Amino acid sequence: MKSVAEQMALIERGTADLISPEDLKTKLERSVETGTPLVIKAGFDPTAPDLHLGHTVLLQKLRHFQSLGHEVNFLIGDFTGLIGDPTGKSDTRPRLTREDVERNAETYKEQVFKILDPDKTRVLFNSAWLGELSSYDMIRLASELTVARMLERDDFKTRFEGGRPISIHEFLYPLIQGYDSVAMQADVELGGTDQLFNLLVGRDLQRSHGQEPQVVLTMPLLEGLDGVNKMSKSLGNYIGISESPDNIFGKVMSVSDELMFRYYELLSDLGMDEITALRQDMEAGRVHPREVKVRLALELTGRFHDNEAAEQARLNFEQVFARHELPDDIPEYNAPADDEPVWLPRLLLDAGLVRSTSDGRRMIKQRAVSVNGEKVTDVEVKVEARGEVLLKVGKRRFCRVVFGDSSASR
RNA sequence: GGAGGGGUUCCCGAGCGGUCAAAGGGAACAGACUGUAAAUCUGUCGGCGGAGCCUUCGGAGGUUCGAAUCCUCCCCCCUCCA
Repeated sequence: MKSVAEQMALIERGTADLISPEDLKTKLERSVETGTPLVIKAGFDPTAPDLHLGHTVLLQKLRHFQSLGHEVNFLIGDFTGLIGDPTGKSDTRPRLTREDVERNAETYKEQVFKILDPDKTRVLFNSAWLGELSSYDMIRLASELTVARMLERDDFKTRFEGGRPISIHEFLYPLIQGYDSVAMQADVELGGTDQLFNLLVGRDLQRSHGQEPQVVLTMPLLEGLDGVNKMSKSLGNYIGISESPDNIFGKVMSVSDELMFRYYELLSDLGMDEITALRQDMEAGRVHPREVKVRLALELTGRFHDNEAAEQARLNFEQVFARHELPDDIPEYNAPADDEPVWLPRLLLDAGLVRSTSDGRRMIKQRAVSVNGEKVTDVEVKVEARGEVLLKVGKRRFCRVVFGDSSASR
């Protein structure tokens, strides 16, 4: 087992809040002395099984704990999912059925174990103890926290002050989540920064139940590919962990240099000292930034696939973008052969490379279109509707149009 | 319940009877330069086989030769008073 100081350093890396470092130190010291691992808790909503890199920031931190020999508990909030966490949104989330929850849990495991060590991870469901609570228990639990305390939570406060509704049951959510910590006797709970309040409630409740309060650790929200907004699916600035190696690799490569180091810090397995060294080498001109980025892209692609796939993705990437050659797998589009040549903008539209013929026309005017490797500048160009034609729009949109038997596709 | 303000093309935001497919900014896309980085410069940014036509300015009607702009009703948001 590593020393307390070493453990602290790894745990603190990249965190947004850590409450409190002293408590953590105390717990770690005892853990080292007695050889007992700490109980680490992280709760997950059973609704969103499609993970992207942003979600993995937290998982990565859990993995740190695993590497230090602590006990990671992956808590699926199946009971709380029935209530719907009010966080951020003013609408309550849709309720899930038992079957939904179970199906989502499976998908979760599948994705999560790309990062966490399945042998060292306990998967729990909070319905196990919450389902046992009586009304009496609930009310007693509710007496442990005041309304004033609840209203400290940011979104409750703004809603309250803005005169917008807050349902009573929404107050129960932090309470119940906090009770999970009591039931699990958690030593540390992790969450996103938006979870800070809920996690702190856990401390309050543990205290009033005579337990030592858990250490609260929040991880920042990862910036998306644009480097500005948080990574989210709805903004389209994300890297999904189930995406193809080429996509993951390519998306990482498109990230800005500044953001690259942010990703290194929050996502890479490299030690902070190595990362700092990389940065210094880069700034001193000893290493090309591109190489530093390739290294990150390889690591992340390898994590969600494997090293060979990552290496192949790198080769593909260099082929297409560095040497401007054609990728190996170009999407094909089957079109009916015809004696009449096809108007190019129409063909681009049919092949799905542009949004409309007007768009296609624009692309041609902007010298973005090539047919069989030759730039086209004339909007009126027509293409023989026979054999195969290779279309390219911009740097990355390719399509091989295969003109086939007209009876086949009509 | 009373009094005001507002809803414009992906977003913000001008326009307040014709010259408006609608200023400006952002995003996005393309081109140049590169390292699919940043910054910068240039261009595009409703649809239709270009001139012309068609569909857009919360919704439905109406006035007018002509409406994003005026009128009526409706829906939704915000601010203040009670």
